[in-house]
Amino acid sequence: MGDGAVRAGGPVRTRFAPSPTGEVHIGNVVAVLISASIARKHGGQFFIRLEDTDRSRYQEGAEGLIYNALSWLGIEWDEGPDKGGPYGPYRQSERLDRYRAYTEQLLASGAAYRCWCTPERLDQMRKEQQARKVPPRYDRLCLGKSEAERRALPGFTDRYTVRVLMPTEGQFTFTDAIRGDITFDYATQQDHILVRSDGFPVYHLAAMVDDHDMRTTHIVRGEEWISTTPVHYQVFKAFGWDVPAIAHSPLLLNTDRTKISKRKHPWAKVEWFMEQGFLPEAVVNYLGNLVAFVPDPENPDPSIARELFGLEEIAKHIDLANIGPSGKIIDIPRLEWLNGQYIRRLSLREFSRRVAPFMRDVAGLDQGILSKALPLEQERLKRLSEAPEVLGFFFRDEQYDPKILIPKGLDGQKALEILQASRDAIEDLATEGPSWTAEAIKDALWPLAEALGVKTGQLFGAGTVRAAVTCRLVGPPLFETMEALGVDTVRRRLDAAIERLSLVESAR
RNA sequence: GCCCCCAUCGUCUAGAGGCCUAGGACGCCACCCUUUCAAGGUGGAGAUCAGGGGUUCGAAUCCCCUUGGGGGCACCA
Repeated sequence: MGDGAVRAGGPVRTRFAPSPTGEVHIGNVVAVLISASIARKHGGQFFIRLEDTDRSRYQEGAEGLIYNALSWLGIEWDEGPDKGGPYGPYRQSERLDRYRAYTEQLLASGAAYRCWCTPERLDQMRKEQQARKVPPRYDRLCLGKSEAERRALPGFTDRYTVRVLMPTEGQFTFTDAIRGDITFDYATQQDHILVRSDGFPVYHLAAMVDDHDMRTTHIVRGEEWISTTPVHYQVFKAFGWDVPAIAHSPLLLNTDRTKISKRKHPWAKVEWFMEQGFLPEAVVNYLGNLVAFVPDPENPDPSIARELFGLEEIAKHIDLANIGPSGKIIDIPRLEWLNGQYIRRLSLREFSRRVAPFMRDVAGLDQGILSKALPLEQERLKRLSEAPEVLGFFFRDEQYDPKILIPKGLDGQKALEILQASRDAIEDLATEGPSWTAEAIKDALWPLAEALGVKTGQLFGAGTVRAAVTCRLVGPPLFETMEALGVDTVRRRLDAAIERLSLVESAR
């Protein structure tokens, strides 16, 4: 219910029809999520079709990026160029003969006509219309003329295009499955080009023909398509076909409410989210929040939302009529929060597997240390990409200002005293034998607080031992960290700290 | 300029005429827990439902206008 008019009989069929021009825009993922979820909700099919009729924009490898993005997100497709299906081929470049036949049909019925105008003439016409502040539209110079008749007039080329004949009067209304009725005056519409002069169809023809042939029941696409919907309906009408339900999904916006563009904004690409160490679960959950409301099953109050959910819940609760049509500002802090939630829920094994790609270039990486360090950092990460920076000190000594060795409320001399006492305790522990465990380290260091008359916070918090051992002020729990680092590194770093701090102190 | 879409806390969202002195989440603030940082727990600030008119006994919810934001105006999708 609420998902628009579904054609009688036949399964619900939705699709993702991207143009293979590069990376996948995150805004497309919203439409994909809606499409795939609607199909799943109704037990139908979701398929991929490549809109590759513009050879000049085609990019090698883009097809793989599309499959990769969907796979990463965990969205499965039933049919596509890669796996075939009953309505293939699923690449428009392989369907050219069909478009040709359909074009002939349109030409024969008079629903479309040839246009021999040069691009220059069209360009000039547009400029004049803009200057006169009237809606730019084709003046129909070629309508009803034979090639010979048209040739006699200026701005002629024999490489013709094909235009759809639009009504010129009255209004056009269609029901958007998300937004409701949308109305246009035909007077503001123009005869769009359906077939380019190189014989290739444009989206307006190819996509509609394919959606009919492939039995698409719901066309879900971005808001930027609203204004060309009258053309698309006209194409369906010209063939006498039923029109699928059409839904225009909300746009994703930057913080300043402008449209996210692949050129200017790195986060426009799905690939950016991968590189930044966002889990696909978090991305799906975040975007899912924009297209479906999932109530908390634990809570009797239906207005309380469930925060963590996946594809299954989205499919269960999605309803086109209830999708908010307004543009959505992308809220990275919320995504990060979700990401943290999912990172913490990963098994250690899975967590290790997922951070591994981010750790590749870490200098001095040691698998033994890493396996001990990872569990300490898992609950602290918002993005997997933070791992190399946050774990860096485990694998190499880092430069730091000796001032960080002095904790709040104490002076350099006291800090030196603490470090020396800790160093001695560590030495004792090391000579005792094979007891280098967090527990043993704690037992050895803990009594020092009382003995030295300082708080445990001053001893193990920001400063002294922590700073010496990790070269930083913040990090995971100290004793576990020391265990992971190993006794040699701890000794070496304590020695270095003592030496440096003494130098500073004696210089005063 | 023309056409179209949109409008509830900073952000996402619940709300389909009375249950709303508007609920939740992120973020923010405070406190608790605590060896730092997180995580977790508790509490708080934060929205005269963009503004103005209607309709109605009653409007965040319906209608109109204004304002603001966005999208489109290609032989790209």
